[in-house]
Amino acid sequence: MKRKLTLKLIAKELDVSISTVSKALRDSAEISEDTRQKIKAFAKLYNYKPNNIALSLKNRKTRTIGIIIPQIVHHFFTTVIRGVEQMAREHNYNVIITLSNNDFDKEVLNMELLANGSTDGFILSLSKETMQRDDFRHLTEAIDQGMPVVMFDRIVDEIPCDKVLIDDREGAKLGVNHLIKTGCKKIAIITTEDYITVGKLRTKGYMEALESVGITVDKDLILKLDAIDELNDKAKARIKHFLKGKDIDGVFTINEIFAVTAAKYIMEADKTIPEDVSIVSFSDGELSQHFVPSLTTVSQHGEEMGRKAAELLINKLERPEEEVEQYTTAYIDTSLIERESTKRVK
Amino acid sequence: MKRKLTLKLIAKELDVSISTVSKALRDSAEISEDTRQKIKAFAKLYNYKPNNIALSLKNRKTRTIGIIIPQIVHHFFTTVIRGVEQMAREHNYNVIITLSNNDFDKEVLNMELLANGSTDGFILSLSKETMQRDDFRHLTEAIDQGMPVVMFDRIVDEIPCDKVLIDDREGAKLGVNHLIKTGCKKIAIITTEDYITVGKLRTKGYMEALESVGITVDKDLILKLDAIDELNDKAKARIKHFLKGKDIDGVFTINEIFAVTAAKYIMEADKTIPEDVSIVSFSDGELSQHFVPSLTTVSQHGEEMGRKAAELLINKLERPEEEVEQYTTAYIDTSLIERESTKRVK
DNA sequence: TTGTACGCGTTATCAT
DNA sequence: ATGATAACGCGTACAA
Repeated sequence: MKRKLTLKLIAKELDVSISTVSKALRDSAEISEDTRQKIKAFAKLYNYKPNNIALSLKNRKTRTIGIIIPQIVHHFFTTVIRGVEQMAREHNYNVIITLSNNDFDKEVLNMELLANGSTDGFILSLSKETMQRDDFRHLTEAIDQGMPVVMFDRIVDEIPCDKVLIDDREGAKLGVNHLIKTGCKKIAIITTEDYITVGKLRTKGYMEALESVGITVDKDLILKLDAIDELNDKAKARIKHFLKGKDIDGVFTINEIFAVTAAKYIMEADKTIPEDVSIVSFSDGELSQHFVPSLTTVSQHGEEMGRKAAELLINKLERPEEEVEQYTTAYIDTSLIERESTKRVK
Repeated sequence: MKRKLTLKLIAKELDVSISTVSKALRDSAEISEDTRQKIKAFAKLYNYKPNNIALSLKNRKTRTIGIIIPQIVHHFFTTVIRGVEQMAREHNYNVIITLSNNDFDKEVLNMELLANGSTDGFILSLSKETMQRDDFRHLTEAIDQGMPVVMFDRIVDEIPCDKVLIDDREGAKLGVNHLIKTGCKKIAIITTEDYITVGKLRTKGYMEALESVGITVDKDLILKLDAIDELNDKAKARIKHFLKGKDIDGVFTINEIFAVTAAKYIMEADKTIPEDVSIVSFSDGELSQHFVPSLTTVSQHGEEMGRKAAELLINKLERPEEEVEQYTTAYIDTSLIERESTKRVK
């Protein structure tokens, strides 16, 4: 492997001092037009690029934002990343991403990687396992060390940091209200166990929406799965069993995977969507768009979340050190995207 | 923002020298049991972690692998990442990801970010725009500077570096042969323009499979789109138009999106899958799995590709400097995953 | 106009 | 057993 070009090498080659080279390349007026041209030509020819590592060490800044997310397949996370990258670029920051694969140890490892010099701060959504274990030491440690952290989507209230959320309860209401408005009377929900915050809040929204129009919540119409992002066979079986022979005309699910799986079993039972059963899903993504029939969703506006998260982080990074700590929680609106799965008014 | 704990700070606090602290923390026998304990206790209490940036600068190694990919939504890329991460972890490397969003400028930017110190080498799949522009200076520059590079999936032959590929031609044959075997006689293909290597090769495999059983290739059954990863309205319209009233009994597509879109229009035309038309798609992902009917796919074994790519890269990184340059191209097998869209033998 | 010295955080080598 | 020093690559205040 060849060695990368450094100021030192250029200096030796052109028989000047290192600082002369440095100044010349930064167009310092101190250096004579002559040598400056000479040095710049040489640097260009051999494609000199300053070493970021050295710069980071010197400046004690990396101008890099880290993102830690559980799973990247999700269209939602992709849009969040895009939002972060937009805002980062506007402020001259770089972005790097690591995945936790919903694995606690991996999340801790990644945080340490990013916290020990590679980034100035990070934006993260907790892994499923982390929320399950209720162990947030890696987070508090990072924060104690002065790493600015912004949490989004899957957050935990107790951690003192900026947060970007959607109003899950309102979003769920939006979705369930739409089912009600299109004539559904017996609406089931497929959600997660309560330790997943988003599941808990969306379940709450579902119940409130029903109650607000005088429908009493029927526990038999609530399925709480111990899964998110991915469905194992057991979870699939539970969905199938849950739907079997149930007298329902609407299903609300807290994510796409639950929705398409439910849709599949509903169609297998020779019911049609939306004529017999309407479906609304939280989280807008590729599955919902391309499914036949396409699914009505509550969209989370990931790009905006990403932009907001990056904005909060950059604010923290660039404010003067002495300023008092204070944390903000920003809410991003949800909106309903109507598609075929709710087209029929019953 | 608080300052991170450094050796210097510990040294000052405990009134010893920096090097004593460093040695104590690394369990050097030189340091007396007494002071060693004292220092370690202090470090642990205040959660000292060495600064990676400083280590990288000193060692001129980051032990970090960079991944640059066009789009992360793809299930395929996620599996590749997983493979890379597995292998990296086994060899004590970290992994950092950046996205090009199929944008040339972004790809260049990301390469520069990763090439200037943050990583020891990288693994990349080219963006659509890069292949279109046929401009690979950013790649050759990085390689010239001694950055080991491994390309996978969307590669370009001329660049001197390790490559990991699937045999696209063979994969396409696998898929098309399966259609033939299940009785299809009039098989269409939806593919990309030839500047996308994978599209070109898969088209070739399609043609060879047909010819090998004596079916003459009908140009009217070939649709070449100027899109990949994402479908704009124009591309959708072209698919719709292409399928309209065509007398076909099988469709092969080079990715999932094309497949589900085609499936949708086929069903809209009141044909059933697989009874009237069978479908096989390249690239196994969530869409194929969850679509109704689920789609038979040619799976790319992304995880294995990722593992192989990481292995090649790490080999390069750890071999002695003097060794002669030589590049390998590894091929990863494809395999057929049968699902409902080809269940019926015609 | 150019060069020297220092510091960012770390470790390895060489004193003491 | 402990400490001083140099080096990784860079930029800048200061000296010449």
